Amino acid sequence: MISIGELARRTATKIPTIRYYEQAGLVPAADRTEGNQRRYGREAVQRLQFVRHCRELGFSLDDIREMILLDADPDLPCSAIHGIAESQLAAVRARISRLKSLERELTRILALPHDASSGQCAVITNLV
Amino acid sequence: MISIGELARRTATKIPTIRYYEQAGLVPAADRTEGNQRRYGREAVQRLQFVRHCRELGFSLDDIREMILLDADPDLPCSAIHGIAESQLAAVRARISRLKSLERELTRILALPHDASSGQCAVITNLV
DNA sequence: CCTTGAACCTCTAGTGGCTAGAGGTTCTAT
DNA sequence: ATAGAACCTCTAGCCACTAGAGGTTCAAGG
Repeated sequence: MISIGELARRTATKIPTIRYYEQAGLVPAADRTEGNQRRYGREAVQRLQFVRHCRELGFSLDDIREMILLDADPDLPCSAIHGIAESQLAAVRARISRLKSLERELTRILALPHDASSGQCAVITNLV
Repeated sequence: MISIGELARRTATKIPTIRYYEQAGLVPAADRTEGNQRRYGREAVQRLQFVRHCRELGFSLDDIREMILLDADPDLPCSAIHGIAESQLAAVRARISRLKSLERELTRILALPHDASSGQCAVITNLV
């Protein structure tokens, strides 16, 4: 049984974030000591790692909640989880292509020669 | 002189967003009719378009405020504006490369064969 | 000139995903 | 026994909007 501080260290998560996840139902409510402090077991570390990894991959808390629910039901469709992951992949790809066009435009604007005569910044005039 | 609704239409911006920008100092406070309704001129359309375009490019409201200030000062360094744009470009590139690695991982996980025997979803087990 | 109803006004509160701080309690090591 | 590190709850703040309540004003048609 470890404290919240230790759990935070092991999962590279800030303490308030852990409490927030508990309150949001992404992590089960921890056992408590007599003095009301949280104590965590092995499973808690795994679950939190799962949540963190999903977050890194860009899943929303809602997505993660849904995956946990689906996973908890052993009879239930892996295909549903697949679906979530697939739509996440699509979203990631969409974001990439959007960012790439931003990159192109910013690069173009920054490459423009500085027009000292007009006194106007090329970056500004090209952004309007 | 056009109404806020017309301005919203012309710039593809929601009305509350325009009021929010005004309150946030990104757009000058509009003239008012006797009945206290906002009326906008030609410049307002341009300014709002500039703000919207910057937002599309991912600049923060703070960045935009700063660019507007810098632009308003004619003696002042275009180089400062350049700097903002450059750091924005760097941020965009960082986001792209992060998203690409997410894309790779999601693709990998989704390509895994479905293990019907274990009853466990490959997506879940690979996310832990 | 009067009425209708679309468009406007302000103000408050909610979104997501945390993060920070105040003010107080408990644990642990000496 | 005591110091101080770590914990507790609760509230409020961050960004960039968005939604809704409840009330006012505008513009067009009769």
